[in-house]
Amino acid sequence: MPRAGLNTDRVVAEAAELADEAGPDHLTLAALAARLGVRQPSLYKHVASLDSLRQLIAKRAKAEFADVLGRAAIGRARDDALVAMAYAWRAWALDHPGRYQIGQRAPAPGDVDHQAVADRFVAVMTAVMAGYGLDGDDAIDAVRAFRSALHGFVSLEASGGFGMPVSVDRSFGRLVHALVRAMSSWSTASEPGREVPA
Amino acid sequence: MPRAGLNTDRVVAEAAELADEAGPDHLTLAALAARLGVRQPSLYKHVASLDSLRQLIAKRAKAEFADVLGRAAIGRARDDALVAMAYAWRAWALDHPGRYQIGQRAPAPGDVDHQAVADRFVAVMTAVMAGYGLDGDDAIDAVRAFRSALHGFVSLEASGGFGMPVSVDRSFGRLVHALVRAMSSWSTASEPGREVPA
DNA sequence: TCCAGGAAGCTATTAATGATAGCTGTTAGG
DNA sequence: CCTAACAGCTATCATTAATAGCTTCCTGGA
Repeated sequence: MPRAGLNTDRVVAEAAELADEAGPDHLTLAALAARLGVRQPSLYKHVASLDSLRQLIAKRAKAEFADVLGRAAIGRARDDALVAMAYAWRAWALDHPGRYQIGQRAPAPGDVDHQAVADRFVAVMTAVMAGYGLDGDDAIDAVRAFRSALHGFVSLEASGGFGMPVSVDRSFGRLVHALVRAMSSWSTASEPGREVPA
Repeated sequence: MPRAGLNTDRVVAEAAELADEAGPDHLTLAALAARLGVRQPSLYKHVASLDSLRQLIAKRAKAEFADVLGRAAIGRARDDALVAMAYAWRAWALDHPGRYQIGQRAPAPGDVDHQAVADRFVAVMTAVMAGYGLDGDDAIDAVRAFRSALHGFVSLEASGGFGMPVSVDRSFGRLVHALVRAMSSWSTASEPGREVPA
């Protein structure tokens, strides 16, 4: 019998595909093995456990996603960059719902590879914030707000959380616009008890 | 042998508790039955399936959560109400991580009870938006933005998505402040191609 | 060219879990 | 008091993650 010729990368790639098509809950070793033309226990030659497979998918998804966001921002600055990243974010998440969801998983403590990918992902956004003159803690707060708004919107949308029959595209456009406004005045926008410097 | 005296409500309540303590992935019928002092198949007398149990938890969680948000907003208006709701949101979500996560599940099509609860949840926020003079589609867009930002922040925080060693409390404060500013100018804040009325 | 060892894939098996069938004892209502 | 509904039980099954141990491929070194 000819050998299937698998390796960890192919297994993870196919698993990500399966997660997108069937949903993360239907990502099962049996289904994955069938898809790869292999028996279920054979997968353990390439992956330590289902949980570690998910971790690998998360790392790969973050890397792909960071690339997509980075490319969207290339050659743009400030509002242009922010808007382009926001739309790229939503498009990628809705196109790859399985990867996106699994990609939310935080790096396991000590997984420096995964941590590096996560850092790169944040760095892409931080670079855009620098265009608004934000750095240090200001930039971190701004990135967190940006991530929160987009991740929240996209995950609510994907899970069917927006029940009202009102255009979700339009709502997203207004959210993005609000983000643009917020970032434009982020450093001068005091929080309560922390007034703008004189 | 004395009977355990269960009913669907108690089962669902205990399941929600278990989900909070052990995480939604460890919510298992065996664990739940043990906790209730009953054998696993007995649960099927009160619940049709694990999935339907999750659906019931989601409905109950939404109802509790809507109550909490509603109470936070009582006697307040505009910024006060918004800020109070935001902080109540975060506190409840972090206090009840299992319920919160399961509560994101959308009502099953045709589950009018669950749909009613979801509507009430949205209505609480819509009422606060009315204080800003928002109604109709404007209010829906604003509610969606508000939900997105808070849900995104809280779910990233709960899943360990904020890796940087910078105060998450402070970041949340600034997010809330940005939301207040966004809502204050929501109706006059044009989106691209939709200018403010003359 | 050969062959030796590492590794890829397999079969067999186990524990955990969701689910169903069918029995029995409890208990509320007539 | 007694009967019928039903809550909870035992037994069982299918699916799934995981492990053990065997076999066979195939590559690297002599």
